[in-house]
Amino acid sequence: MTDASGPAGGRRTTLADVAARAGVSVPLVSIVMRDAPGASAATRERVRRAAEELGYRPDLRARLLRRSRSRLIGVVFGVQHPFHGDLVSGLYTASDPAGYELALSAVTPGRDERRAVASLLQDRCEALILLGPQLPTSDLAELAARMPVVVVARAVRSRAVDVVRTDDAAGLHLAVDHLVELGHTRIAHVDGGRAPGAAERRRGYREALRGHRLDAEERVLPGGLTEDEGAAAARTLLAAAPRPTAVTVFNDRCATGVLDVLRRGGLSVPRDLSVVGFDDSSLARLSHVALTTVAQDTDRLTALAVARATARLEDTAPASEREQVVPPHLVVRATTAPPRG
Amino acid sequence: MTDASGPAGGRRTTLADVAARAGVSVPLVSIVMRDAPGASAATRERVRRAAEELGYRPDLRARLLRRSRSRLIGVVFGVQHPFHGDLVSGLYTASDPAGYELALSAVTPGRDERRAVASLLQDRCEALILLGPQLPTSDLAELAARMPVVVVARAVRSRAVDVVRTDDAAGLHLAVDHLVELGHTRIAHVDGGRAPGAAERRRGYREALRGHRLDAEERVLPGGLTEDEGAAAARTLLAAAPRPTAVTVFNDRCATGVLDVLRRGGLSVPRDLSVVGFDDSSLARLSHVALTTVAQDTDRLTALAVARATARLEDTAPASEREQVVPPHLVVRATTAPPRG
DNA sequence: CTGAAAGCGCTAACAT
DNA sequence: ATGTTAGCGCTTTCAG
Repeated sequence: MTDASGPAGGRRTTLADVAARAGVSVPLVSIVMRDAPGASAATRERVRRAAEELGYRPDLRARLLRRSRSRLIGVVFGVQHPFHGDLVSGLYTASDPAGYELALSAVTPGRDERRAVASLLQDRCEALILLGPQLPTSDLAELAARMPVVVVARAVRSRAVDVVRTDDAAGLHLAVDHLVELGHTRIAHVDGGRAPGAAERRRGYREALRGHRLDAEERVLPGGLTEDEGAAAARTLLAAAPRPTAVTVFNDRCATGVLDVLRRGGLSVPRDLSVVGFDDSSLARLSHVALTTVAQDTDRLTALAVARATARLEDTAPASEREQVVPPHLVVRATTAPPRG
Repeated sequence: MTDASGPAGGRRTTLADVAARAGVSVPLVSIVMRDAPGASAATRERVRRAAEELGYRPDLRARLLRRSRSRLIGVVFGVQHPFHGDLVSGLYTASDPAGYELALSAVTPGRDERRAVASLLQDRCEALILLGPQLPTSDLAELAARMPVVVVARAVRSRAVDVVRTDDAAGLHLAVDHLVELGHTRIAHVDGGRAPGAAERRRGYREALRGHRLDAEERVLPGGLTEDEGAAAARTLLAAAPRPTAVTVFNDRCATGVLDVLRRGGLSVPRDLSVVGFDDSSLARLSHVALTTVAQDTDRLTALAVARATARLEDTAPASEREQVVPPHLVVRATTAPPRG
């Protein structure tokens, strides 16, 4: 148990209190607390116990103020987006061994990216990792002039910022190749509109069809990021004649909407129509959904993002490529099968 | 445009730099930057321009170190949980006008609540808001001895911590009353197990049935928080004889799984079976899902949580009730209808 | 191995 | 209205 007999007057416990209790100087306590070299084993033990007894907690802010470096990486993420949740998890695990702390700043309906970034700047972050930012390229470039900026899951033209993203086009090649191998020829694509990655995925779909000499079958349906937009696309699909036998969809959420409407329309998936999603989100993994999908390698994306940020900060490595593209892989589940007949 | 001619050597711009440029003393600049009284309009203008030209940003950490108060509220949330996203949004909007900053700390598969809390303590948060924490009550009480702790969306026995939560039992009363009004008598409940709120909702379901003299029809099926668990419960439901004509479900995610399996099992919702969810999450609002559900008032929950935390910090108000319970309301959509026949 | 002194960037208390 | 002094809690010299 920790003991309440700390400093008087409800003040918080400081290094000085620990030093007094252990009968040593303040800097020595600092050394012990940081596991830095320069203290005898006996002293270490004594200081440790004193700190324990007082329930001492180091003050990160004071520590950072004194240190030249803050070892703090700011992360801007969308609180609504489930995929960002996966990325944040990965960022924590990647930053920890690298010796960096994360400062999270959320984008919400009432708090735009600019505010999210501004608060991180005040916190003295040394670098910024932005997840799927919508900020204009010019703003990103301006930021990047001030500090290392790594954009995850969005392509950016500017030379100034680092980018780590999935090879979206390759993802659609995987999906289309899989369907063609199963024997499909009439393969449609439900598009993501202006969403990050949508243009690449659309391009991948087109390229892949051409690669299989199926140019004539190209069919891109307007869609979006959400279930509702998928549902709308599925209605178009139901009405189409001849109907495609397979469809690749911008993401899993949208694919879920597609599945729902198809089945309610009386079609059997995958018997009548095969469906491939994108993201391998938790949605896709649900046993009763069992969606075949293109998986993004979130662990790798986040490891690279942190590695890039820290490399910039520590001036190691000649910064290889400005843009790092991570290959996705296909997860085959139960929504794809050979076409009927 | 900001000008790069700040301090030499890539150091960051400080108050001293601004003071030098404006030809005034450091504290005066501080006064101007904080909009504190004690500077002439002319000086203000001059200092403002100097700061602007140098691209000066105040250092929050230094500021907080110097101030006795940090005006920082720590928030622990689950990065996986969509509902927490809504709550975080609300917390930002509530804390801003109160003059408090938020420090976010995520719980992820690789980062438990203890670590999340520890990092916030180091950040010198003055109070903690925990969203649906799984931490044992004893830990919560120990924390609460140290600083104000507000638990949101979970009932806690300990007298030490403040609680703000939805009246879960009342929510199930609303759901059951609605179904009874439609004419249902065989109403089952898919349970949430040990999830926060599950016990209350189960109790509300039981009370409501008894209120309608339907004790004999009581039927609680094991479920959980996820679609998969709902799917499993639905399979039990399909096999039951006589089959209930309506079912209340622990939350919307779980209800989605229920819906999916019911429909694939050949039942029509709501013709053959009515379904009511809980949370009014974005899932429920999807046009093709259109789930009747019990909505939690997130704005009110978050406003109360912040109000409670700040009241504790500022010693205002005699802390009214330790537990504040917010009434939910029913959102009727397309998954409920009178029973057949 | 240990202690004394200085200072990170800022703000509060006192002077003027 | 403005400047001077001191110190938040910590780490980094530099002496001993």
